[in-house]
Order: sequence, then C-alpha cells, then structure tokens
Amino acid sequence: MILQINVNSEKPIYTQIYESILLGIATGSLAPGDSLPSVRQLGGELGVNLHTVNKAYRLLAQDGFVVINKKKGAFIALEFPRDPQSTAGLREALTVLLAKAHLQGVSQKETLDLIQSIFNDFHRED
Amino acid sequence: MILQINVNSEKPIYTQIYESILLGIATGSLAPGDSLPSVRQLGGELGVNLHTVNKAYRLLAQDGFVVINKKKGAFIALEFPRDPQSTAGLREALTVLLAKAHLQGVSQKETLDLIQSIFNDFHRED
DNA sequence: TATCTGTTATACTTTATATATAACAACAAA
DNA sequence: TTTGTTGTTATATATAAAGTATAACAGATA
Repeated sequence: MILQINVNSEKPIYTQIYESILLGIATGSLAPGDSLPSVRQLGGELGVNLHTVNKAYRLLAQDGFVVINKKKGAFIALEFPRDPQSTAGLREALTVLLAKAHLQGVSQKETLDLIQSIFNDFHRED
Repeated sequence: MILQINVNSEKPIYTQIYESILLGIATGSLAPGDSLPSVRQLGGELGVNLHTVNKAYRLLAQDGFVVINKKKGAFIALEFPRDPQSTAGLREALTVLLAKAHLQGVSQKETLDLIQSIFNDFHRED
C-alpha cells in the first residue's frame, strides 16, 4: 500500500487519498474485501495526520466503496452500490470537463479514444 | 445575460460563474467578441460582490477564454488557445470521474452515449 | 495486561472564500 | 469640464475549509 501524495497540490490531501483508493479499486490493484491500512499507519507512511486519512476513509464509506469496522479497520466493500443518481452527476461533471477541452482544441475523436483508453485500464468483474 | 448561482452549493461562487460562462461559449450562447457584463453589474444581478465576479473573469482570462480591456470591460476571446497540456489534464480528470461511475454501475456504452450527447450540445465552428 | 482499531473531543494554525468600502486611472459621453 | 463607466488595487473583516496536535474512549485481540 504505497500511495503518492502531493502536499503542494491544489487538491486537498484527503481528496488525493480518496481518489487514489478509488482508482486502486477500479484498476484492480485493490480488490473487494482487501484491508486498508489503519488511519494511524497510513498517516504515518504519508506524513499526514490520522484525521486526514480518516476523512478520506469516511467519504469512501459514505459512498459505499469502503466498509469500516470500528475495531478491525477499513476494508474494500464486497459490493458497490448502484447509485441511480450517478449518471446525472456524471453528466454535469463531464459537461464542464469536455466543454473546456473542446474549446482548447481537443477533438471529439481524440476524446472518445481517450475514454476508450481509460476504460481499458479498468478491471472488469463479470 | 441571466446566470444561475447557487449560494448553498459546495462549489465556490466564482467557480460557478467561471463554468457558466465556459459552458455558454461551448454551447454557442456566448460568441467570440461578445461583451460580458461589468463586474459591478453582474455582481449586482447575482447579489454577490464585484470581487467574486472579478475572480471568475480573471481565471477565464488566464485560460484565454476571455479578454479583459481595463477600460472597456470583458469580452469573449476571438480565438481560444490550443493548450498542449489539455489532453493530459483531461485524462487525469476523466479517469477519476469514469472510475467512480464505473464502480457505481455505469456501463461503458452508457458512458460513450453520454459523451456523444454532451458533444451534440457543443457548437461547432468549422 | 498490553496493543490495536476507529471515534470523539478540544485546540490551534493557515488558507480559501466572500463581503464591504474606498480609491485610482483611463476612457466616453453629457 | 464634469459625470459616469471600466477593471484594478488596497485594506479590513468574517466565515468556512483544511490540516495538525494531542488526548482519551470502548471494544476487540493477542
């Protein structure tokens, strides 16, 4: 569980931890049921406070990607929730991203190829 | 120039203004050369401080989407910069978005259809 | 018993966000 | 010339977010 954190990033540290674990799950490097380091251990490895790690874990648990056992620690969830609102939220976020890229000259084909390439990195569990 | 702002949103007001104008350009409701309201006027309409509007305009100018004439006001840029790093930044941002949607059960086909639909809303200047 | 877990609580610092108010210089119109 | 407009700069203030530091708690485990 080595995880890269950039203290000078514009992104909050807890967001970086959240996204790293999310990507780990999506790409398969973290599997359902896998245990996560304790908040103190990961905080120590990253050189950040345990509350910063705890916030990331709490958000991951809120979204159903992680299950927290108060005494055993945090684990990757066995099943991920099919949030019915995820498509609406996805559309809103994608629109802003694609609009900016579009204006900066990224073509539709280039974008679709990029999406294809990103999906290829995702682990499929079917 | 009516523009919707949600004061209770998790997004900063200046970001909402930035994104609204960006989307206006991408969808064609704002055309190159169009003038934007003065920072005082838009601030008055939205019920926010002129500095909040000014920050949005400043960021838009930084990214090359808007040109600011210190005495005449702000205008949509006539040409948009082809940022060579936009693809790399796009990939990073897209990866997080798609990973989350993927885990929440949004299929690849559904995602590609969504992208297609978003692109259809963009104005093409060729 | 000693150690580990997430959690809660308190306190503190720094930065981000947003507002309020005033003033400036340059331009345009009365 | 005076008046009003523009973005900009400056100063001050208030609130929230982000992050750290430290301590303590309850339950599990070895």
